[in-house]
Amino acid sequence: MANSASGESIIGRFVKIVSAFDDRHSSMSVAELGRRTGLPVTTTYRLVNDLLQERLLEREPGGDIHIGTRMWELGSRGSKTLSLREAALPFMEDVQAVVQHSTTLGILDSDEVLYIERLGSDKTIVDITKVAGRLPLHATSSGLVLLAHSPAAYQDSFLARPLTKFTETTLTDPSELRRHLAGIRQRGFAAMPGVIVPESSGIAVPVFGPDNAIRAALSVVVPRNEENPAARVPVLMASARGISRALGWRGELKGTLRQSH
Amino acid sequence: MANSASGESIIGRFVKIVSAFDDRHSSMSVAELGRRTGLPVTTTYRLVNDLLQERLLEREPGGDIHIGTRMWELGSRGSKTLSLREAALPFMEDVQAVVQHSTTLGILDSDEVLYIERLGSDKTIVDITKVAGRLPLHATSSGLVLLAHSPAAYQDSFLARPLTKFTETTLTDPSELRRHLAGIRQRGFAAMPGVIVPESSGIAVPVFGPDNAIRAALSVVVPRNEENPAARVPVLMASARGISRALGWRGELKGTLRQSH
DNA sequence: GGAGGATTACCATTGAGCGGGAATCGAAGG
DNA sequence: CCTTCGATTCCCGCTCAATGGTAATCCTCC
Repeated sequence: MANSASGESIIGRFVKIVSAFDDRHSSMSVAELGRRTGLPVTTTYRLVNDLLQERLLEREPGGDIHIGTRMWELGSRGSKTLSLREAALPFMEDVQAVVQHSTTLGILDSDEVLYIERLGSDKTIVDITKVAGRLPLHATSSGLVLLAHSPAAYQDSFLARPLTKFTETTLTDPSELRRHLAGIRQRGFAAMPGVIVPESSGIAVPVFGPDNAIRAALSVVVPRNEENPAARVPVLMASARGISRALGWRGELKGTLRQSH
Repeated sequence: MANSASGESIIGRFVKIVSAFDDRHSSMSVAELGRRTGLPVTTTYRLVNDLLQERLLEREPGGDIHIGTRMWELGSRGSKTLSLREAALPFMEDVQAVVQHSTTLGILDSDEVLYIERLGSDKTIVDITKVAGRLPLHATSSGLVLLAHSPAAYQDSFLARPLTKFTETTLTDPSELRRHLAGIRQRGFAAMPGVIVPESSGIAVPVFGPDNAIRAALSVVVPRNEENPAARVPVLMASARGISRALGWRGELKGTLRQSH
């Protein structure tokens, strides 16, 4: 749908370009950018110049390109993500203060967990979650909580796909997962020992919005060898309810159970 | 530089559209978006549909449009803003815990202060700073600190412009401001009583990068009637040095003084 | 000084973007 | 039920901005 031979719009190419940057590749030359995106050389240079003009990209002294401050600003200003984050942050700080390990807030986006916020730069424990990072739903405690409280139709479509097995403990069988999700709804939290990284476990609880639909998952990552991980649950639950209430939630837990498939 | 009658590229129009959203107008109908941006009706609809396809915008049940999660993700992933924020957050939490009023981190961007992070949802005090929000350099303590440690050439060009007077205490005279900036460099902090909002004062200190250039301003907003605002300075300074060190700064204060005009 | 890469300059081709206009949908009100 | 009035979608011919090859230029680094 564009003048391009490959048939993609400028917006599509724009997304391709910006997507080429992540925390492992936060800046690169225009030529490399062209290679990573697969766009024709000349086109890449032209497009990058347009983006530099609007400050969506920025050029650093060396000549390399990185995501511009403007891009961050536009993505944050008036975004729902930011307001959710702001409602949650004070509660997350409390959790962080008590649990002493990294605390994260994740939402369901495009069949993955997207981490909105993360507190605790504690390096002593393996934690691969990053702000604006993504992880698969079925292999994280946050993801399982989000999935467990999603509409049944969505769960069905998700479970119908082939699921990657990351470690020995990753559940991939649909019916087994369904049972597990039911348990998560009943207990009110998900605890996953080493689903992606064997050394650490995640514990997650749901955050609800005014419509009683799940909005996010609050979780902590603790060392796997910890004596009693479930002891973390009450703190998490209390904080999650606080966040929910800050979002306008007035419902009760039974309201959430109604949503089980 | 596009097929458009007005001569703007798609990227330019994209920015126009996204800029139409802010915290006061976080969602609107496509028609209203067209009005706000001044774009032709048909064009707005076509462009919005492209953006919806890429999930840079999202449509809510009512039909209104808002900034998409994808946009936030792309703006955050691999952005310098995010890494600065992450380095600063733990220190900001400490400040917040001690000072008990809102703590902000701002950078210099396009001749304004752009607030990167803000802690403390304390409603008892008037504070107009918002995350991803902007305020003029000469009317905020953060802005004055950023300006004071900027290259002399930049200060000159900035002070050459006409400056808006927000309250009685806002400095707008160039030579007066220059004197004030020198004082800020000497004392190491800026204290501004009610420069934009009369009821509150801001206190800000500089954060430096490895090259000894200023990178950000750390500040707190306190009630104006507070007995001794300067008492807040030591905490701020210590934290700012902590952030600077986390960014790779190894320099000494004299290094910063050398930069005075 | 020259090999290899990154970047810029040039330019003929063409279809994606453009935007006016009309039709359709939908809610509010009489 | 009918009528506004606004939002949204459909239609369609025009045209120039975007495209992407090739070639020249600018860098480093060895």
